[in-house]
Amino acid sequence: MATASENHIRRTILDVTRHLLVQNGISNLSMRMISRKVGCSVGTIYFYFRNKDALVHSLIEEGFELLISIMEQTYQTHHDTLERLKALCVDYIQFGLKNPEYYEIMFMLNPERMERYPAEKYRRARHTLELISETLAEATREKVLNVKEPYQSAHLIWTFMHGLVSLLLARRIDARLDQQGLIDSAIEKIALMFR
Amino acid sequence: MATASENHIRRTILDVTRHLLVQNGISNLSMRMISRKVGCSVGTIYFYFRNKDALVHSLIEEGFELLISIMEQTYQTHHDTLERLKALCVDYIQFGLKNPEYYEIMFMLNPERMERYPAEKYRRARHTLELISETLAEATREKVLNVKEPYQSAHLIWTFMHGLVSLLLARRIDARLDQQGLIDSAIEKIALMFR
Amino acid sequence: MATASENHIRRTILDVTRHLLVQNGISNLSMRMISRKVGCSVGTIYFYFRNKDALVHSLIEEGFELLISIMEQTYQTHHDTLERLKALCVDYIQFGLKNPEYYEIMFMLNPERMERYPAEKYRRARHTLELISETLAEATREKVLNVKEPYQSAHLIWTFMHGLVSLLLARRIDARLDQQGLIDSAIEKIALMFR
Amino acid sequence: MATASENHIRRTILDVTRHLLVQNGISNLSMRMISRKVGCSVGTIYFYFRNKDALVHSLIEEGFELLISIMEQTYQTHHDTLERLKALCVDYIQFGLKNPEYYEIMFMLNPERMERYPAEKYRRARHTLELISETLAEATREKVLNVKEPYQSAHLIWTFMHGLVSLLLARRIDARLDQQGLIDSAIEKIALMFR
DNA sequence: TATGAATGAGCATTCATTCAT
DNA sequence: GATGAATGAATGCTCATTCAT
Repeated sequence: MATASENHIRRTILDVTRHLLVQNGISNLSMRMISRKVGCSVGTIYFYFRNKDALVHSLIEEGFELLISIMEQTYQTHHDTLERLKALCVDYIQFGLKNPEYYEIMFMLNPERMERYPAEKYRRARHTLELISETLAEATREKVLNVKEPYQSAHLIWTFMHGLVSLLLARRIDARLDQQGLIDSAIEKIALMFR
Repeated sequence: MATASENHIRRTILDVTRHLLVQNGISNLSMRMISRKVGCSVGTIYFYFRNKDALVHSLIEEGFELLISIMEQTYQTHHDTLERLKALCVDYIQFGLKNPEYYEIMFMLNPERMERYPAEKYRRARHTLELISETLAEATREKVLNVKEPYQSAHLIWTFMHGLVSLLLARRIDARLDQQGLIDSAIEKIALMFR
Repeated sequence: MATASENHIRRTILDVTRHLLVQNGISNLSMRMISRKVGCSVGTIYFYFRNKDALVHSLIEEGFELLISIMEQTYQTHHDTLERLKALCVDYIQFGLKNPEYYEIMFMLNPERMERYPAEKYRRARHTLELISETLAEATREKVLNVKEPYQSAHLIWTFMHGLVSLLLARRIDARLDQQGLIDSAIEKIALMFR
Repeated sequence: MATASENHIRRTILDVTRHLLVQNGISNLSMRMISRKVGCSVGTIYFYFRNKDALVHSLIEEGFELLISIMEQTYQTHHDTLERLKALCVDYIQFGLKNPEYYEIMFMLNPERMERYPAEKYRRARHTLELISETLAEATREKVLNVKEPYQSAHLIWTFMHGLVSLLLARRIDARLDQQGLIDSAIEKIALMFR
C-alpha cells in the first residue's frame, strides 16, 4: 500500500537521523549522510520533510511525545505525592541518559540559533514542568512539602536535572565519581530542598 | 608602544571571535566571518593562531583564567564559610550569564565530539569544583553544614548551577518567571540541600 | 538518448581535464579550473567523481585501456616477430607523443609521492612489458634474436622508449635534431641491441 | 664577517631546499616550509633569492655544475674511448641515482611549465651530450665504433639513460628485477648499439 | 513517489609574495 | 641583513537546497 511504504521510508529517515545524531551531534548532521545511510536520494528526504530543520523538528516532537507519555503515565500511577515527585525526576533523568539523541535536540539546543525557529516546538517542555509543578502543589496541600511557588520550584528542579543530564551526556563529570550514586544523591537532594 | 600594537590585532581577533560565538554559536563560527568582521585577511588570523582550534583554545583558556581568578578571589576574601559558598555560586552563575561566549565553549561543548579539543583544557573546570568542595568540607568541620562527600556534593551544586545557567542562556526558561528571583532561590536551595 | 546525455558532462569533465593536464601539468590541475572550463559548478564534478584523485584515476585507467588495446591489436596482427617488436615500439612511442596528457599521468608520476594513487593502477603498465617480453622470447625461439632474459630486456626497451618520449614531451631534445629521424634511429637501435 | 654569514644562510637555504625536494618533490616545495626548517623568516629567503623559481634555478645550476665536473673529469682521465664512453654513462646514471633532488629539477621538469623559464639553465644539459658525442666521434675515428651521427647518437644514449634513471627514481621498475643488473645491461647494450 | 543532476555559497587551510621597519 | 606582519588569491571539498523528469 502506498501509505504504508510512504510511512516506512519516512520512519527510516527519522530513525537513521536519530542514530546519526547520537554519533555525530547535530552540528555534524548532513542530509547527504542521512540519504546515504537510508539508501535513498537526498530528494526523497525533501519529499517527506520540507527541509533539514523540519526533519529535526519532527524528531523533537517525537522526543517530547515520548518523554511526556512516560511522565504522564508515572503521574497517573503514583498516588504518594513524594514518591510521584521522585519517580517523575527519575523518568526525566533516565529519559535523557537513554535517549541522548532526543535529549540533545530537545534541551541542549539554543532554539534561537536554529534558523527556522518554531517556538511552540520547544515550549512543549513546559508540560513536563507542569506535571512536576502540580505534584509540588499537591504535596504542599498535603503538607508533605512546603512549596510556595510551585511553578518556579519546578523550574529549579528542572534546571538541576538538566545540568546533571547534560553534563553526564557530555562526559564532563569526573569519571572517578559513581554515576548512579550521583544521580541518587541528586534525587534525594531535590526532595530535601522543599522540606 | 610596540608590544601593544603588536598584540592589537590578536586581541581584536579574540574579541571578535567571542562576539560571533555569542551570536552564532561555535558550530557557525567561521574563519572567513571572523576575518571579515576584524577587517583583515584570513591569512592574518593564521599568522596569530595555528588554526581554528587553536583560536578557540585560546578563548577557552582565557575563560577559565577569568572564572578561576574571580572564584579564587572570593574564596580568599570570604571567611564565613556559608557566605563563601553562596558567593562562589553567585560568582559562577554571574560569570556564565555575563560571559555567554566563554561559558559556551567552556562548559557547553562535548569534548568527545571535537576530537581535536584537548581534554586537559576542560579539566581546569575541576579547580572551581575544588574551591566549592573545600568550602563544603570546611563548613562541615565547623558543623555549619553536614556534607559527607564534599567532592560529589560539589558536583551536585555544579550541575544545578550549570543547568540554570545553560537554560537561561538558551532562553529556555519561561519568560514570565523573574530571572533574578529564580537565581536567588537556586542559591538559597543549594545551602538548604546540605543542612 | 538518455544514457548519452547522462554521460555527456562526465565525458566533458574528463576531456577538459585531459586538456588542462597537457597545458599545465598535474601539479597545476585544479577542480575550480576544470569546472570553469567545463562551465559547471565544482559540485557537479564531485557528483561524477568522488574526489580529484578519482577523476585522475579514471583518466589513468582510460589511458592504459587505450595503450593496451593498441598494442594488443598490433601483437595479434603482426606475425613476423621482428616486425612485431618494432611495431609495438612504434605504438608505444606514438601513443606517448599523441597523448601527452595520458602519458604524463600514466608514466611520469612518482606514485610514492602521491600516496593516494593506488599502486595497482600503475601496475597495468606491466602488461605492455609482457607483450614486448613475449615477443622477445618468441624471436629468440625462432633464432631471429638472442635474448637471455626477456623480461629484463623488455624493461630495457621500455626505459629507452620512456626516456625518448618524456624528453620529447618536455621539449628537452635539441630542436635542431630531426625528431622523426631520432625516433626511427631509436627503433632501429632497439632491434640491434639484441642481435 | 658579513659576507661569510651571508653565504652561510644562503648555503643553508639551498641545502634545506634540496632535502625537501627529495622528500616531497618540487610540487610540494613551499617557501614557508623551507624557512621553518632553516629557522629563518620567509623574508630572509627573498633576500637571497628573487623568488621561488630563482631558488630552484640556483639548485639546477649547482646540479649541472656538479654533473658536468664529474663527467669532464672522467672525460679527461679515460684514454680508451670505449671505456670512456661507458664511464661517462656510469657517471650520468650514478649521478641521477645518488642525487635524486638535483636530477628531478634538472631533467624531470617541463621547463615550459615553470613560469619564469630561463631556457639557458636547462640548455646546459647539452654539454654532457657533447662529451658523449665527442667520445662517439673519436671512437668512430679510431674505428672502434661506427657512429654516423654522433650528436644524434649521443641523444639516443641520453634518452636511454634518462628513461632508466627516471623510472628507477620513481620506483616504477618491477621490484623483482635486480637493479644493478639492469643498469649493467643497459651500459652493455649502449656499446652494442654502435658496433 | 522518487531520483539524478546541478548549483552556489560556504568551509578551513596554504601559498608566494610584499614591505615597512 | 633580516624580520614580523599582512595580503589576496588559490586549494580541495562539503553543504542545504532545487527541480525537471
